[in-house]
Amino acid sequence: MAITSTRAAGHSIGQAAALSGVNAETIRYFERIGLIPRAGRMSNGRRTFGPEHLRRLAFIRQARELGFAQSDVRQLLGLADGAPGSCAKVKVIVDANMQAIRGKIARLRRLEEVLKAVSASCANGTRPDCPVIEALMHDAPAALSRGA
Amino acid sequence: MAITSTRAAGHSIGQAAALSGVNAETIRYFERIGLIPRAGRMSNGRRTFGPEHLRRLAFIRQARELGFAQSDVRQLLGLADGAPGSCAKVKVIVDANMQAIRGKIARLRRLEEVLKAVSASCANGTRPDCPVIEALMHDAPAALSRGA
DNA sequence: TCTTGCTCCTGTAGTTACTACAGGACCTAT
DNA sequence: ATAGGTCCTGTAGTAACTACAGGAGCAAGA
Repeated sequence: MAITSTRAAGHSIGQAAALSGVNAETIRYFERIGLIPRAGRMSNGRRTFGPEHLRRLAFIRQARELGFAQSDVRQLLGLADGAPGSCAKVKVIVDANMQAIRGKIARLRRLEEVLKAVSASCANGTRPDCPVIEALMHDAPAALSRGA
Repeated sequence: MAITSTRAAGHSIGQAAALSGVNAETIRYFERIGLIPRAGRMSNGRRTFGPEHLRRLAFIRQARELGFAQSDVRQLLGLADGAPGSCAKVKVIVDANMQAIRGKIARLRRLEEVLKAVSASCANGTRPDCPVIEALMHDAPAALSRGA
């Protein structure tokens, strides 16, 4: 849209990256896939980013760090942009992600137990036959059979 | 190597998939990238899998389920194949993965806390302005700043 | 003025670990 | 003969970026 002069009003992509914590190449990628609107260009073709862009980038980064999938982020942005009173939908997405995270935690805790046992069986690591390899070769770790 | 007759000695890829729990297409992929040795072929070109292949596939599946990266699996298989007395190296890999898993668990627990707070702030989800969106837009969740 | 170095541009390919499909061959049974 | 199932190879798609190639602009120092 707005094509500004070379003396920029907004931030360069490098500045936007530093300010938002999103890698510059990733910002271009987000623009390409439409996760953020197309940034303004200066007369030399370089992007300028205003505060609204920075807020959006920060939002995306936070959401991604919280483990939201890109599709979730897209939905949340859509809800944030348009649809008033869509807070309930937002809560659904957040709660679904919280459930997923709790599931992951439970699963990882089981994995930790298995690995701890396996590492302990290795003891000092001086035995000629490796019990770890043997264990992985033959057993289905009981802790994993449930709820893969 | 061994080209068998049509009446097979070993298992078909479908059977191998069922027995090992590894998808048939994934088995072909593993063969292609050299994670398993090239399976024998029957006179009609179809693969046959013997018990050694099945053990290897089971091993890979277990290790992947335990969160080992493919590169780790490859190393472990190498250690299992050759190098006697390499149990110590195996232990190193296992322990590194255990550390990684513990880190993931800690991180996910922090995420859970943030999401729980965020979801609670949403309460009944009937407010016109969504505090979740606002929170993600503006705040850097303190729990995440450390140890990303 | 030239040169060095930085940032930026577009477009494409690589990454991880698979999964899915296209298009064809073969096998088994009715 | 024909229908359905399994298998083959090879390629392309997935998520979510990251990295690179090849080029252009810009600012500052010698």
